[in-house]
Amino acid sequence: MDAPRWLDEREDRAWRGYRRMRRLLDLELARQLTQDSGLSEPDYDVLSDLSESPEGRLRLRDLADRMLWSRSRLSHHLTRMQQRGLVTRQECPDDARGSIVALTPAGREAIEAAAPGHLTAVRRNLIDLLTPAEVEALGALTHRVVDHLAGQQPRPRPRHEPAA
Amino acid sequence: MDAPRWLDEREDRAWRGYRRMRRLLDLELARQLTQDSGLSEPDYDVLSDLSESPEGRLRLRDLADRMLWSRSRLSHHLTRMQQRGLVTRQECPDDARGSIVALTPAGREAIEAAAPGHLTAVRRNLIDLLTPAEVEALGALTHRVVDHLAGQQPRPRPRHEPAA
DNA sequence: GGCAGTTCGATGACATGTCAACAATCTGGG
DNA sequence: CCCAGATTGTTGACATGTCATCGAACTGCC
Repeated sequence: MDAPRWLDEREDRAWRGYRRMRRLLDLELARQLTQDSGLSEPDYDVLSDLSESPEGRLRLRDLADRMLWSRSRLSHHLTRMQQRGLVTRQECPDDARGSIVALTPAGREAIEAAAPGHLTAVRRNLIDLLTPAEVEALGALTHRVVDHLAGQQPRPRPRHEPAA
Repeated sequence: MDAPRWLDEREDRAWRGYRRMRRLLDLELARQLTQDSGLSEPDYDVLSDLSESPEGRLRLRDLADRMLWSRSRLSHHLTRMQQRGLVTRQECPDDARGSIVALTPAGREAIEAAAPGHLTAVRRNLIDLLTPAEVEALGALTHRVVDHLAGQQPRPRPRHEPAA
């Protein structure tokens, strides 16, 4: 760890560009989303995943896993969305501990109203700025990194921390 | 806005991959960073930008602009970092309103201790997983998007909102 | 059946980020 | 000079995310 290989000029350019794009794209997409639909990005993601599920329903655990959110975070966020009438919680038939999250009609309306504008913003600010080859490369590269990261430790599960 | 062009299969793959990579990479880098050095990612970014500046000093305004943070956020964060002894605030000679943020010796030690491990993690989980062509493509594409986003409205400065 | 160990989701305390408002200061036109 | 308007950084209120913990329920082994 004492003499790491520093990033060369190209690598540094890619890494800095990635971080900067990330930040600016976030700001722009969040701005567009709240302005046009009153939803935050997390709101949108929750509604989006729900709307892609059969009957707009998902078990909290499964939704959390799919979104890569902690159950705690999702539970807090759902409480807020529930108060706004976007989702409801239902009992889980096969597991009394469980909780089923379901889109309300208002929630479905909200995501359907927000999606076209959001999609357009994604196109305008990212996808349409890329060549087909770049889209292809971005897909390939991100999926490779995702596989790498997902593979190494799906859930850090330290059992009996061996003595230091 | 009623009939947007939906993302085709390749575009969707790129967009989903990007978001998933983003999340997983964040989690992993943050995990590595706090575990090995006790710094958060925001801490690291602040210290990193400061350490790249002459004498490890920057005006708060300039640091905020460089990081794409709001002044409020930076001010809050600096207060916390100051309490941990990583940075100090100094008066600004040429502008009495201004505030100069400076690395403390402890801050410089912290970033120098954290950098090699962080850099290694960036390599292991991203850069070294990419072909040279992909690194090149990522650099090109991200910078294009950044230029696009930075160009359209450097600072949203709505003055007299013209009637809708 | 019963118990140990695990999973599930909720919760409270706390860390962090956003937003609006503010005082102090700077700036330029008159 | 003077003052209206802009900029700077801080602050408090609040929204959001994290972490540790909890009670309830499930699971498999005896």
